This record gives sequence, C-alpha cells and structure tokens, in this order.
Amino acid sequence: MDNLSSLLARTAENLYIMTIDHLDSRLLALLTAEPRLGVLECSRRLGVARGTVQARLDRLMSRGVITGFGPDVSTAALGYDVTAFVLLEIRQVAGHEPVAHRLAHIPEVLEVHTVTGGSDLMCRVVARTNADLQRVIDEIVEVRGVVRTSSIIALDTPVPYRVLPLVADVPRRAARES
Amino acid sequence: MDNLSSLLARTAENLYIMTIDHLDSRLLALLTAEPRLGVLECSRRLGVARGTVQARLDRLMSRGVITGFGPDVSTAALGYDVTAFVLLEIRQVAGHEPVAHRLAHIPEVLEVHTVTGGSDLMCRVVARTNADLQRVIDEIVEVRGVVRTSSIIALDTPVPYRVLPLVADVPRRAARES
DNA sequence: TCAATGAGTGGACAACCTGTCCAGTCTTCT
DNA sequence: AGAAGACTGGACAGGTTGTCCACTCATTGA
Repeated sequence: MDNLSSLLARTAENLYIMTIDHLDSRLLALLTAEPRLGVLECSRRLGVARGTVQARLDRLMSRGVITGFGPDVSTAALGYDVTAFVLLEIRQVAGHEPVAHRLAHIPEVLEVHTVTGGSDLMCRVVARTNADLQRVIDEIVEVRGVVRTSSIIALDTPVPYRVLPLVADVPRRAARES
Repeated sequence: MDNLSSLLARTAENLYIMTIDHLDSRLLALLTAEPRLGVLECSRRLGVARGTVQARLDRLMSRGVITGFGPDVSTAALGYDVTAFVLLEIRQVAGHEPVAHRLAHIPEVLEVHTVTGGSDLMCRVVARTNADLQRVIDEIVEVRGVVRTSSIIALDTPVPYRVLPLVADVPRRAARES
C-alpha cells in the first residue's frame, strides 16, 4: 500500500496539492451516488475498516479536496428554468472587484469569473422566464462600471456539472506516471 | 402558518414548481453552512420540532428542490488550477447529442450546454496548467462533429457558485406577491 | 538487516441520533 | 361546525458516531 504522504506534491507555486488514490476515488464516487451514507455503511460497501474510511474522509476534508456536503439545490425546481451566461465589458479604471462585488448582490447571479478574451467578466445567471432574464440583465447593466453585456442562453444541458470522471481519472493518471 | 400545499404552483408547461417559505430557506442556509448537521441539531438551531424539520427536508427532497448532498470536490485541490469555458461550433447535420455524448467521455469536461449565439455548445473544462489546457482542447477538437472552438479562460472567480441568495429571495418575492 | 513509521484492522465503550410511532393543539378552508 | 394540514412534544428500539486500544503489515531509511 502506498504511503499516503507520498500523495502530496509540491507545485511550482509552492502550494501543496493532493493526489488521491483508488480508495479515495471509490469513496468519493460512493458518497456522490448516495450522499447520506454514514461512515460505517461506507466501510461496509468499500470492504475496509470503519477507521480507514474515517481517516480518509478526514484527510480529504482537511486537504480541501472535499469542501463540503452542501445540499444541492435545483434552481429549476424553484421555478428558475432559464440559465444564461452573461459576458460583461466593464470600465477598467477601477478594476474588476467593485463590479463583481455589486454583481454579487443580485441573487440571480450564481457565479462570476474574470475572464480572458473580448470580455472582462462572465457570470452565470438564472431567471424564471426569458422575460425575467431581461429583467436580470437590466439589473446587471445598471451596475456601476458595466459598459456592455452580451448573453448566451443555455438551451439544454446534456452534461450537467460533474466531477466524478475527473476524480476517477486522477488515480489512473498517477498510476501511469509512477 | 401557510398551508404548505399552497406553495405549489402550476407552470405554463404543466409542471409543478415549488415555492419555499422562510423556514425552508433558513433550513437550506443552515445546511449549506454546516452540512453535516443532523435533523435533531437543525431543529434545535431553527427553534422548531424535530418532526417539522424532518417533514420539510422530506418535502424539499421529494419535490426535487434538494437533489442531493453530494460531496463538493475542489478540482483546484486536486491540481486542476485552470478553468476555462470552451465554445464549440459543430457540424449540425447530426445534432448536438452525439457530440455532447463524446465530450462527456473527457474527464476534464465538467459541464456541457447547448447555447444560443454564434456557437452551438459551451463546455466548462479544467486543466492542470495552461499547457495542459491545450491538451484538453486538442482532445475536444478531435471529437467528431466539432468544427471550431474558442476558449475563454477564467482567471479568477470573485463569486464562486452559490445559490443561497436566490434561496433567500424566493420567500421574500412570494411574500411581496401575496 | 533492523528499527521506525505510517496505514490499516478489529474490537470495545458510552453517548447520541434516526426512523417511526402517537395524541393533542392550532389555524385555515369549505 | 367540521375537516384537513401543519406543528408540537414525547416515546421507543436500533443503529451510528466519536474515540479509544492493541495488533499486523509493508515501506523507508540508517
């Protein structure tokens, strides 16, 4: 069995990152599939001792790989059926932060990134209807510092957000490299 | 106290959506802040009976508002520090689905949407470095049906994905409208 | 080669929480 | 007024958690 400490690597930025092994990966997959599982049940399913699962979980959390077990809320179930990505051009004199900060006050804005390319910021927004989306975009345009917006509406989401394939790939890649 | 059934509304599409009240909202906020809290502890914090919390949670889950309690995995902690959005133009003769399906086989592709505008698909991808991003984009370009890509790199994320402000807003809006 | 180290095992304990009942109250709607 | 729905507070058995412990096993480095 690997010495787990060897799963830590120092990056160029002097930051520790963590490489997970196959057991970690299986544990994450299991918890993703059935998140309310307890430690004991996990240990039974994975065929290891309870203490092992407990130690692995502690490690994944303290290393920041698992950041939480937040309830996943479906905005669609709340009536927000429209998702869009809004690209923003801003007056750059004051920087991105104040604009992002003001955008954060709009509840329909779920996520804000600063980006490369023709735009400065990109945010993910939801709305109840297309007409409601117009209202949200109007709110965004009214934010001080925003010069122009252009929107991309997500019509369908054939692949919803997921991390599992990546999680499964990390130990494979690590094995290949060793 | 509201009759909870009144929190259901029939949409134009004949789909039931759910409006949550202040207690639901507080419960979601509490679980987001401290996700491993049990039902009993929640009831203590919210000042209601355990059965009430249990009933609310059951309802939120069965109505699809809470879709799960998946472990939230930080891709950055796994060494995937680069996030990008890749816009794809595709040969449209065969439709989006086969392309999306093939994209789903790339672990670094975390999310795929079909979109309006100049592009057909947009996906969120992660990579270890910018050079690694090139590798991932190459894999995407090699997908059959993909004609052209253009990438937007997320340099920073001043507002990470969050739903809480929206969740808090729904009962407010409902109160305003009644 | 040997000792130290880290990871995993299997077992134990008390304290706690869960799922699931129930009867009773209160408010709203018909 | 009566019915229905939501909430309360209490009860129960059974399972789970956190936290010990001693023991084994493989890897590492002196």
